Amino acid sequence: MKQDVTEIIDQALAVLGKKWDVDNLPQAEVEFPRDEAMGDFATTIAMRLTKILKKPPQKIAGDIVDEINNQHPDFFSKIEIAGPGFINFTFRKEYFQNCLKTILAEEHSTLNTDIGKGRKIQVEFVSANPTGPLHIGHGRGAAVGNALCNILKAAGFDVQKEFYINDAGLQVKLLGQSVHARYQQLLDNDVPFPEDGYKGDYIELIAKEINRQDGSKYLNQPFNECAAFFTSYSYKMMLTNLAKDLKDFGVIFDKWQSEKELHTKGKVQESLDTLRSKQLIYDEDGAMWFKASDFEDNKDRVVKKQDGEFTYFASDICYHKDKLDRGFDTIIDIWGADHHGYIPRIRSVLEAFDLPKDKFEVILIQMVSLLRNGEPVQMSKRSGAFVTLREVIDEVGADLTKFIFLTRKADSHLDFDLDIAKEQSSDNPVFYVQYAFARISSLFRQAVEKNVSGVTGENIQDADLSVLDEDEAVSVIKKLLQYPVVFEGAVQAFEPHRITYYLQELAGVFHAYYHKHRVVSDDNATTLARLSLCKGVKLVLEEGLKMLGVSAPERM
RNA sequence: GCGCCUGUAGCUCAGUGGAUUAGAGCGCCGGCCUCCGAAGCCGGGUGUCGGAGGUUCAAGUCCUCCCAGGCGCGCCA
Repeated sequence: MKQDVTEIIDQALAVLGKKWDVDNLPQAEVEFPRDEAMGDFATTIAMRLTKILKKPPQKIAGDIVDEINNQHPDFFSKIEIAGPGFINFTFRKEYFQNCLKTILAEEHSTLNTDIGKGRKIQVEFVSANPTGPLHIGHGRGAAVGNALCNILKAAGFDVQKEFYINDAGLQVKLLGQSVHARYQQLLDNDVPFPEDGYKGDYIELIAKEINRQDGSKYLNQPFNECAAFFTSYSYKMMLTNLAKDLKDFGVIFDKWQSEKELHTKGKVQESLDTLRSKQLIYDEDGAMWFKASDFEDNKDRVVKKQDGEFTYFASDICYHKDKLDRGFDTIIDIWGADHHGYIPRIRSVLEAFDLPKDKFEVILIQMVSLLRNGEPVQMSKRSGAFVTLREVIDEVGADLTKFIFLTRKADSHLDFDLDIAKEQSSDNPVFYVQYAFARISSLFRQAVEKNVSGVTGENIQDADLSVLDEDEAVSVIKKLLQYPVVFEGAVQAFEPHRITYYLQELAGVFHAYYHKHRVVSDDNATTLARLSLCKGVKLVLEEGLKMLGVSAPERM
């Protein structure tokens, strides 16, 4: 639909451009008018041309309209010039009926635009430390990342979903030490618990599991003698649980990249050597530094500490270089907003390697404040007092949780009140959308049950769509035709939440149509036409929900 | 102190490269099931778009300053 208008305007401009003796006319932008009464599409091209042509916009608009009417008489039912120089287009009803026919014939293929053209794109998200269960903030990252990958894939990108495992460094060691202490305590060896150790119940569960498997094998062994075992056993068990939680949330990664592996394969050292050869690494105060301040960062950063250990940043230097070396056209990192200060650091790294930093994108996910009855729930992994993603899913459901996360843009704060989510659960936007889908499924079951001629399963034969000329029907078709436009915008802006809003609107116009017009009736021709409309709605609802990673139930 | 994000209806939030009269859901009030699913529909909105300047024919949208909230500013990750 959008394409049709754009092409027609461009054709008119091509002719007028010669008449006006101007080349390089700007591309005509089309948009949906705010008010449906103004028309189906509008363009501001006439106003944009006033500076170039030095003529009043209404005059230019008049020329454009005349040319369009000349080239395509009777294509539109109405073209109006309004306000300061808008051109408002209104299609004929037959146009919409034909568009619906196309959607039904081509199904999902007509909904997505090939924007990616096979380009490789990688999205790294969640990447939670394997030192504790996933919390609600990880859930938000998972929902957004997953939906983003879904739309990118649908838009023709070759997408890889990656989870970066922080299995090196102090935090996992601390995890191992915490488990070690609990293990000793379990066997009545009362060793002190590490000061900043992880205190959650899961620590004890891991300790018990080790005890179950190996008995008292490590009793009275100091941590530094069995650190490797406790650390590696603990984070691996955490990772297994993490992957399971994510899977139950509907998120499956293509690749799990180990930080530790970057070290053992010597890649970290290699990256630092390269930087040193460029004189971007220096030693000072017994530590090793990267000259980040030569680039976008405001100060230099330590890559190797005085104690000889690499920092997290050292592996991140290597990791981001490695990602681009793997041949991705774009790499997207999804981070918690509290890591935003890290962006200039990574951009500096890419610059230091002469890598194109515009291939690196960061999507920041703002904090989620978990509330219960309006009261904030404290979230601290180390104290062990937090609500896990698993608990939230069990309490309010995965579909609902994902949908809520996807109803606002990533970069805005979000209050997630468990009680409100549950209270509203019968009156919730996600059910509103799913209900429309289930309702249509029910209509088809109805039609089959009543042996409506021309309907088998959900296939409809030879429907004459000209009866779909009610205002509500036209509104529904128009809304269907907006999907590709919304989709394209969501892909280009990396904003899956736009789909969420769209689906609510689509469900809304459908419910309104349903109440006004009886679908399955004694009039066979009308039944077939209306079922066709429903089928179109169902296809788009299904597609949109799939993008969000939310289920589309046939019955509720 | 410096940096990033946010500030739109009572509440939670949309608002796509500036543009025709600023929207939705919830809540609240009133209607609608002898009829395909009432998890639904219909009707009811007087908003300093945080504030002040600026750019523009045109600003919720762009620029500057200020105010409020959140988050960063580690040889933690």
